[in-house]
Amino acid sequence: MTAATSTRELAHPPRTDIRLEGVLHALSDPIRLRIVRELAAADCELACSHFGLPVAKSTTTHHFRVLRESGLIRQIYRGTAKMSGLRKDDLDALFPGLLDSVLGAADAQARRLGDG
Amino acid sequence: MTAATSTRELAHPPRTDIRLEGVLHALSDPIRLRIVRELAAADCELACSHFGLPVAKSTTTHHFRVLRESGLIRQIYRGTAKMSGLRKDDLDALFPGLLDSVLGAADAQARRLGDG
DNA sequence: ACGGTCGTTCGAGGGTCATCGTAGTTTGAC
DNA sequence: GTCAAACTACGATGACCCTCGAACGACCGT
Repeated sequence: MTAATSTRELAHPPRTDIRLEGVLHALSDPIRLRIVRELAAADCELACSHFGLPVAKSTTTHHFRVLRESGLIRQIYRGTAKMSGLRKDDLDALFPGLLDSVLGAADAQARRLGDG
Repeated sequence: MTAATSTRELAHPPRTDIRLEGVLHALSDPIRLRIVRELAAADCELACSHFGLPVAKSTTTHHFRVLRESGLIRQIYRGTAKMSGLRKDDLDALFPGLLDSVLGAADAQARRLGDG
């Protein structure tokens, strides 16, 4: 309210704090996996509201926070929107090939179960 | 006891029932990830008791069941011992490269955190 | 038959998690 | 200044999960 100022900063774990177990747990929820897939497909930052998730807004906030705190995504405020993007650089450096494998597996499963 | 006989059968999900979310969830627990890593390193079937896990026996049973029901491992009784082995064939067919990526990531993290 | 080893089952406790509704905050536009 | 839009914070609820101890069942020796 006073000077402190227009920067609403969000806490992100540094690269060295990202833990494999946390990443896997974050990806093990269907809604979060879907978010990550759309983020990877878009290959740019997306606003939370453009995902059309089948849950309440407060639940959406929760899932994005889990993704951010596990190190999977980076988030910044741009006006009233909160933009999210994959931390592909950090993840590839820590766990080479992991993200692509999971995304490929998700695609394969979606194809197999007959659903985009 | 009678004729029925030495077959104590264990229920395994068929390949087509294995779900990526379930696999990732199973791998997101430190103890289960450790089991999978040792299984991959051994490249053969191992008895539950040869893992020296830092939990009670009933907890060990629980973790092996989660791994089996998620489709990650195959288990058979051999005498009093229960042997476990990775379902590498099924996993590679469903999710090519996923298992190797996760194992590689686990190795990288173990190396980085200074621990075998 | 007996004892020991290996693993299971059951119930319970404690924790985390996904979900929601409501109320509130920040921001951009009029 | 006011208003709507985007997101957050808070409390609550119900589910799931990791853990354990104690009692039981299956198997292999002797």
